[in-house]
Amino acid sequence: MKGALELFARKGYHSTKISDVVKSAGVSQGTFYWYFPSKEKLAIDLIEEGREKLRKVIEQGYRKHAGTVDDMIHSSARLLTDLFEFADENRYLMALLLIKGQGTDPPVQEAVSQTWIAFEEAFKGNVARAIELGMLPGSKDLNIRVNILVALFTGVLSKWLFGPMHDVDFQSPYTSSEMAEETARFEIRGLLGS
Amino acid sequence: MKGALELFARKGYHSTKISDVVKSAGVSQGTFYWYFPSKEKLAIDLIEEGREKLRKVIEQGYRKHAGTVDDMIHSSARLLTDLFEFADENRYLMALLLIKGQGTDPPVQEAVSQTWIAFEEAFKGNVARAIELGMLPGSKDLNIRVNILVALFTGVLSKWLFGPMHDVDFQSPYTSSEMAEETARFEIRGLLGS
Amino acid sequence: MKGALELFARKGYHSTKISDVVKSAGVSQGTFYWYFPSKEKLAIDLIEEGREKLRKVIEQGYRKHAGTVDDMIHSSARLLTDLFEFADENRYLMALLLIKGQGTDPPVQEAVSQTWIAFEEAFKGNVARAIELGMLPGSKDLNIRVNILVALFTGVLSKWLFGPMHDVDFQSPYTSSEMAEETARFEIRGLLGS
Amino acid sequence: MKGALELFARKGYHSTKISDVVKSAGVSQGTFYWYFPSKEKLAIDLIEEGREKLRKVIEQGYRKHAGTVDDMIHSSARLLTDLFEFADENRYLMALLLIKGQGTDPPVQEAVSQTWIAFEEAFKGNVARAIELGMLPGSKDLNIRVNILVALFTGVLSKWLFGPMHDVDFQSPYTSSEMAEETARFEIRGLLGS
DNA sequence: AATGAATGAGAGTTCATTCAT
DNA sequence: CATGAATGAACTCTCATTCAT
Repeated sequence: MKGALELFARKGYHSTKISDVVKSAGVSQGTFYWYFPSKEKLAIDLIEEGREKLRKVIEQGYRKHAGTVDDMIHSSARLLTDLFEFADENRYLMALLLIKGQGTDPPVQEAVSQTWIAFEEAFKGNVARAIELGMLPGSKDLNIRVNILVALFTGVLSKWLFGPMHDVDFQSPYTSSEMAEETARFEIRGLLGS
Repeated sequence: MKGALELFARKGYHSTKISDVVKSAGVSQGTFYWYFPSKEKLAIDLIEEGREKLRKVIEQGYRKHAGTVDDMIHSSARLLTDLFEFADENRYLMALLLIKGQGTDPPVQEAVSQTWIAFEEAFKGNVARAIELGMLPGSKDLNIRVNILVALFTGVLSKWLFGPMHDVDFQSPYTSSEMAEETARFEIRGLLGS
Repeated sequence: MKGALELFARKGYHSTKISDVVKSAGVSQGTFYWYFPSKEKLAIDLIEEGREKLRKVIEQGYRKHAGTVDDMIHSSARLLTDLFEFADENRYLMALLLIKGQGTDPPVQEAVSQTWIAFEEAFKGNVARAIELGMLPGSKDLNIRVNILVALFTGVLSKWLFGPMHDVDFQSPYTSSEMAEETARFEIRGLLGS
Repeated sequence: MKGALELFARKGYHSTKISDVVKSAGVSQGTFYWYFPSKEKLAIDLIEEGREKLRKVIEQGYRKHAGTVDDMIHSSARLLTDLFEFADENRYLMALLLIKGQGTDPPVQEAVSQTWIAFEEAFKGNVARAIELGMLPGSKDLNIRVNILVALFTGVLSKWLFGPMHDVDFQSPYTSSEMAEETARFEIRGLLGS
């Protein structure tokens, strides 16, 4: 049922019919229900599978040593490049998580939301570590910082992957590392940073 | 058909039935089709109406004079506060634009996408003006900067309005101006800015 | 949806498809769901409607005066004749209540069972009245008597209506009043009665 | 496939799935179809097996000598006690025969009906013998008498076993012999009998 | 003998849309 | 302008049966 992810990504959850899914898999409708109890469960399974893969990517970016501002930018850019490359290789998953997962039924939406909560948690670990190492100013409120950070990353990622029209086949003029560097510079120095 | 916006925002496009819409409006099913040719057109009308209102808010923020870095932060914070307040007063519209508009049929999605393109255009004007006034370093690529900026704003806005679970009734612990200031500081100075 | 009763009676609940029902009614499948929320509710409605009609027949038989044994037999025979004639005129209803209502889903079965409980209650009133008038020996246990009585009546009714093979179109060689009289004599005097 | 009888009795024929049957038997779906050509045949086999056991119980009651009225009552009560006890020990079979076998497909119903025809035939032998012995008044119509008798017995049996709600686990407050005696007295003397 | 994955016809139900009044 | 009954195509899901192994 691998093709299902592409179908969900392209047509959305509701517009993807079980008949489309089984056609793409080359099996009969009945066979689908031998493997999955429902369409909903299929979507949730795909999302949860993707959640674990995504989590791993971010956790690899865990910061180990202190360094200069440029070190920070490069370190962040490296993590973002990994993330962008993973996302590019898993466009259908990302389309479901970033875009199409929304107009679905509550249990599927919940699975999507939990994925972003997990994503944010993984980042919170990274930022807390950076503060601990004295690389970032301690803030009275870590959460709001991470909120903003994650909003920045997912927003940029979404635009880079799918463009302004949310086109699954969109190709950004920027490479993943160009985009990652620009984003990391913005992240660390804001609009003013050269 | 004002209640329809709330229904779309709460239940999503596909889960909102025409029967729900007419019940909330107190008219008959037949009457709906006297005013609207289809469910799709209703959604698109609502989105386009909101698009104009949203555009006006951003255009009011058009920057007029140069100033210090703190002036820039305050100026940006003021615009963001306006935006956040408008969004808070139009939660159902924003839910449709930021979240629920996604998993729908192509023509509705197109209307949503066009709204964000208009939003980005309006911001691009603001940033270009700031560069013109010498407040921001000219960049080889204005688009990428604005892309990142808009990704930041819409991402922060979405989290502030609806929280991690995309709950239409979510109430952030931060006021609109707190959130706007924190975002503006991040925007101008990045994570390093005090 | 009057034809539905006949369909249920002839084919049984599960073998009667909504498509059969709407064909017999000359409407579209969608129209069915305008009038009934489900197939189950249709069956329950038909049963409950029949329950009330059946109850009325029995309650008309309420005994008013005392009399001889032959009076009792005639009085009982009159009630049974009414019952048998009603049943004959409502064969499809009776088939559903006596036979086909069994192999259905719990809520439908419950509706059938409640009908027979109501039937028994109505008879209990009649027997209690006869004891009160001194026509029947008071019994330590009215319930068991009425149980046996109702078992006798429904059993005889079922055989007379549908024969040994439960054929909805069965025609007994006995008229309703012949059958009623024989049953009433058995009821009052048992096998020994002449 | 012994558990199948219980499943049919509890859930009815249509609601009992082959997957339920094989689960209860601890074999695979494929194995079922090695032993039985169809679900229908399984049900019919179970019914026909039960039919023979039931027939034996009644034939044991074959009356041998003449006697007083009280002898007749006791003799009949003894047979009924045997019947009730057999039924109690074979509740699932009786549930299928008396209740759940009804709303099924024609071939299964036919098997059930044939069982009751056999049951009636066996009783007819008993009654004819009693008339022959001068214990019962000869009747112009033996059939109608036996009809009524069998209706009485099966109706009483059904209520005693399963109660008004057709509950397979129902427990009557009366013992089998109490119920048998009361029924036999009614059979011989009717409501008037002391 | 036995498995369990695979099948496909068909079930009940939904719902945007239409239309006679 | 307004109604609400009527439509029918399409959907998800079920399950007795089959079949390669």
